[in-house]
Amino acid sequence: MLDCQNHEVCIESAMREADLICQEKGLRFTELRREVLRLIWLSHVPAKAYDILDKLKGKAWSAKPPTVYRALDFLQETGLVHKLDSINAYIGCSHPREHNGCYFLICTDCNEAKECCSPELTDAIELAWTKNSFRPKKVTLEVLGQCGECE
Amino acid sequence: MLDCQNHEVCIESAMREADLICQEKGLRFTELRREVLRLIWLSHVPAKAYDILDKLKGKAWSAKPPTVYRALDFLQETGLVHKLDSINAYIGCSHPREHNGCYFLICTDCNEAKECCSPELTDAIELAWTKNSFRPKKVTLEVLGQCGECE
DNA sequence: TTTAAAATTGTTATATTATAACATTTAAGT
DNA sequence: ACTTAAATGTTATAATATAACAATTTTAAA
Repeated sequence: MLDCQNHEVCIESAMREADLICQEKGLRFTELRREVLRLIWLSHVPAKAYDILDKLKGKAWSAKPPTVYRALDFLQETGLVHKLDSINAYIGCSHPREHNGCYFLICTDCNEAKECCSPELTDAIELAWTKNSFRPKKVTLEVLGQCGECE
Repeated sequence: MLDCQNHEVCIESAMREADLICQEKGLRFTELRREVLRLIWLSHVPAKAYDILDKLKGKAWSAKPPTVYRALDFLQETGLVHKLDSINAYIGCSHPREHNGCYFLICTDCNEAKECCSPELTDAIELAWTKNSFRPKKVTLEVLGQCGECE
């Protein structure tokens, strides 16, 4: 699915970006949170909470479910991670500074997911619900299907 | 949230439509499935699986989780019910014959949900992912926010 | 620089959502 | 009636997530 050429670079740049964002916002990017984010970025297949938990256990942490869910909460609030509700999994945000009108393509063959943006799309969506006099707080737009590489 | 004027009528028409659709498709709309659909239609607040379970228990059924989930599976396959992934709840489909490019507005105040259609929206969405050479199988589009009545 | 307050993490327990596997019953077609 | 397939019953458990309180660490105030 992915167009990321060198995944090591992909991870490192995401981590560096996260560092900067937390610094700017005065948030504490602790070792635990950092490690959870790194584990999520290890793959473009969205991570399951309990898989992250298992991986943490293999390391220094005394990991229990709340350990992971709290870190996930922090990362979501900070915009560094998104939850994909249609598959109960978590993915690193590819442009955390301006996540806006984005959606996710999730391949049911290779299981990879990709975050996409489309201003036209966003506009059409916005328009649709203002007609319904509805004040949006959070939009979930996820497409399950088959990606180009898997056909 | 809703523009349904008389909810009794709303329920009855949904049930009648479901009857017809199952008949046309040669599907067995059993008492259990019928009752689950009716319980879902009782409110425009999407129903939780275990609440349906509790309500079934108050009736003739020996209800256990699979009782409800199987009925929900049937109703979803038939297009009579949709699952809202962002809130893990189930809602009756308001136009089961041609559900297409629909999305859901979910009010976080009154908890009601409304199914909406917008061809422009659908088109914009379709376009967006064909650019990514992606073959969609299922689209999840849910908007959490505040409805007109709740402001 | 101690100290108080706040944030983070640890820990135990449990809630919520959903499915697997196999037995029994009911309905449909021969 | 008989056979098969579908639906339902039943037991057990998997998968996902949170509540509540304790201990620790960090921050910032005195």
